[in-house]
Parts: sequence; structure tokens; C-alpha cells
Amino acid sequence: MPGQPRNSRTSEESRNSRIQRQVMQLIIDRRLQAGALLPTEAELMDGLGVSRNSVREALKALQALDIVEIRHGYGTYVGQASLTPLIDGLTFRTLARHGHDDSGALAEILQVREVLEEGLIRRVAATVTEGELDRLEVVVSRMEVAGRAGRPFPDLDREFHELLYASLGNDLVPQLLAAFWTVFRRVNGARGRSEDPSPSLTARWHRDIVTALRARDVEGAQRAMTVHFHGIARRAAG
Amino acid sequence: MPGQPRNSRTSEESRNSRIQRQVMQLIIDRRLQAGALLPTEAELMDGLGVSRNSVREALKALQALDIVEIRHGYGTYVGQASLTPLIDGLTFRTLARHGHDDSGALAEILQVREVLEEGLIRRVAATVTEGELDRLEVVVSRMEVAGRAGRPFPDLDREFHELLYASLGNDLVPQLLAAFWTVFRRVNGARGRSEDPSPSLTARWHRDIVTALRARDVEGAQRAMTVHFHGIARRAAG
DNA sequence: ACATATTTGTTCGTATGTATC
DNA sequence: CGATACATACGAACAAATATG
Repeated sequence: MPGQPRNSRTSEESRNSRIQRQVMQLIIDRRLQAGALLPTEAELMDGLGVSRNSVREALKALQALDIVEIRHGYGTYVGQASLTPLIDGLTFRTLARHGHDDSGALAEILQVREVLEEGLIRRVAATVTEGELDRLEVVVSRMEVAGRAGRPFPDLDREFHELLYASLGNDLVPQLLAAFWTVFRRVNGARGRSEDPSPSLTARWHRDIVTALRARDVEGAQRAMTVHFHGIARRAAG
Repeated sequence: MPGQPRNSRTSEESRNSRIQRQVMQLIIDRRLQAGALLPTEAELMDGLGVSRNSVREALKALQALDIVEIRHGYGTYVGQASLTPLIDGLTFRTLARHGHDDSGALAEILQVREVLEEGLIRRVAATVTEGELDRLEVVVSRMEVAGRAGRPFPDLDREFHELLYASLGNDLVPQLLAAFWTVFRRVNGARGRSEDPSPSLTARWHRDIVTALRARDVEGAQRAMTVHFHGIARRAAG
């Protein structure tokens, strides 16, 4: 039976996480932006007074968080700090926790997406420009073409929702939604569920959203979004 | 000038990420739950046909994602797959991208929280039980005590919002909100901003939320939540 | 096209710290 | 207390990828 970790001396941080912290601090202190070149492993060894293996283990951990990006034979760069770790974590968590037959975890993700998008669509209705609506309509038209042919259109779906929230000027929003979207799709795919049983119906949901936005009908837009999500949920539950 | 990575042979996965994937697959395939003991490094070496260092680097990466948990001298366990990586990533991203003086990144996080909680509170109003309301009221009372003494109460605040969404039965929701909350607090703290300039006001916002919920006043609850967030935003902008 | 320097990737050996029995 | 099993850490060497001349 494992007890709590010993930790004899007080506030002793593990070597590895200390190095991770130091590298992050180095990036912040030197104002390094994404894509900037980091010190080499050898320089970090000297600067931090640890072995190469320790440096490498810390860098691997930071790479998993997309805080650094390592290129074989060239160097280590400051990473994008994207939400990739969230995608990986949520995907794993969903597959590992509920085995291979439960859909409860997917429903949780879907509920978060639904709440977010229902709230966001109201704000979008106030800020979206005619130009953005035109671009959205182009995407919807392509959805309808695919839908009539019975072809699913995951990329168009993703593009639609990304375009939709561009006018908010909040970079976190589209990344977060894209993360949830990706997890949903990955887990659904890993369970062998069909991609989109009725593309034409999905296309119409999106058409309804644009129509309501064009009319600056806040309530209607939110209602259309709700319908959209209830449609997804019904499929996922089956 | 660095170009794009070579990647001569198509679909070549790096060794390290392959090992990571294999370990995750092992957990899923064996139906290992959080806290379960994983094979030792030596066993993984044999099983995957790679050296100890490669195994260790992969495990460190998985540890950063909270997919495994490594205990010195004892063994490696399946992790909680919490949202810790999201917290770390968002904190770093906020501090690194906007330097030390901008509050735009904090505003983005706050907007996501606001949209989420405004949407969630409406659902809570329909599902929350009297017992849960009682517990919420206890927390609020303690807030008011602290508020009258001028003491900030970050832990009570966190507990309130966690309790609030418990009735939804969606485990992801409180974890996600807690993650945003932690990032906000950490970044705000790293910038030397005062914790909560007027605790008594904060306490009243929470009181108003409970009062509206008790009356099953959906609109009022959402309005109270909006007021709460606008208050936070006003402070963060200063 | 070739050689070379630089940088990361991988492996091995060894020693040390930590928990269990 | 010792014995055992395990993770942690360091150092050295070679392999592979990349850039430069």
C-alpha cells in the first residue's frame, strides 16, 4: 500500500520540475516570442549546472506542453503554447476513464461546447460584420453542396465555427472550441461511429444560424445554435 | 534562416512520441484506472525495445500531461489526467505573450469564464437542490464574515463556484472553471495586483446569486452572475 | 556534390536516493 | 538494521539530422 511521498526536507522541489521552471522563466525574462531560438542543451547544462539527461527530460516535458519545440539537428525553439496538451489530455481521459462503450464523457464535452457557443453567438450577433457574414455564407453553400451529395464535411464545419467567433477578437475562444471539437471527433472516430449520418441536415442547421445572424436576430441565432447542438447530441447518444 | 522541417520519409513519427503513444495505449488496453501501477522502466524498456533514457523522456512528457505520475523510488502510476497542463500552458502563454504589463490576455480568459458561467447558471437554476443551496449559503455567510473584516477569501470563492456546478453532474465543468480561475489568480498575482480590493462587495455578489437561485429566478441568477463578472473585469482592467 | 561543424537523438555504465520488507 | 527493488542522476560515447562552406 503506497503512502504519501516522504519529502523529508521541507519545500524540496524535484530537480526536473525546477529545471522546467527555470527554462520557462528564461523565456519570460528574455522576452522570447514563439519561434525564437533557445540556448542549446549544452548551454543549458552549463547555465543550470545539471547533466544533459536532466536538461533533455525537462525539455521533453516542456515540449509536451507545447512550450518549447525541438528540431532534431538544429535547435530548440520557443513553442506556440497552443491547447494541444488539452486536446491530448481530454482525449486520453475520455478513452481511459469510460472504456470503449460509454458516451457520458463525450456528452460532458458537448455540454461545455453548447453552453459556450450559445453564449458566444449572442455576442457575435452584435459584433459580426456583413463581410464576415458573406464569408460564412460561402462556407455554408459549400456545406450544402457536400450535403446534397451525401458527403460529410468536417473541415467546413470546423472552418464555420472558427470564422464565426473571429469577430470577438478573443484568440482563446476559437482555440478552445477547436480543441473540444477535435477531441469529440477523435473519440467518436476511435469508437467507430459514423462521421455524420446526415450531412444535409447539418448543413441546414448552419444555414439557419447565418440567416438569423443576418437578420440580427439574437434569440433566433441562439435558438438555431441550440437546435444544432441537440442534433449532435442525439447522434452521439445513439 | 530555418526552413520547414525536412521529414523526408512520409508519415515518420518521432521515436519519443511513438513511445508516449504506446504507453497511453497500454493504459487504455489494460483498462488501468487512475492510481494503478504501471510497468517499471525496465519492463517498458524490454517491452518496447528502447533504452532507459528514451523510456524516461517519454514518461516525463506524459507526466507533464498528468497522464502518468512518477514517485521516486517506488514506481510509476496512472495519473489523474487533470487539467493541470491547461493551467500551466495558459499561465505561461499569458505571461510570455504579453510581457508583464498587458491585461488583454486576462480579459480573454475572463470572457470565456463569464460566458460559461452565465450559461451554466441557467441550467443550475433548474437542477440545484435545496440542500445544495443550503451549503452554498454557508459558504456565502463565511464570505460575508471575511468581507466585513476586509479579508479576501480566494478559497471560499473557489469553493462556491465548485459547489455551484456540482448538481450538473458534469465533471469537466468544475475542473475547467477551476483551471481558468487558477490561471487568472496566478497571473494577477505575478503582476503584483492586489488580491481583492473590496471583499465585502464580492461577498454581496455571491449572496445575490444564491438569493436568485433560491427564488428559482433564472433571469435574476444570470443577471447576478453578469454583475459579478463585470465587477471582476473592472478590477482587472485597472 | 562533398566535407565539416553544430545540434539533437539514443544508448550504455555507474552511482545515488528512496521506499518496502 | 540490512537486503532488495525501484526511480533519479550523471557522464561519456556514438548515431542521426541539419546547416554552412
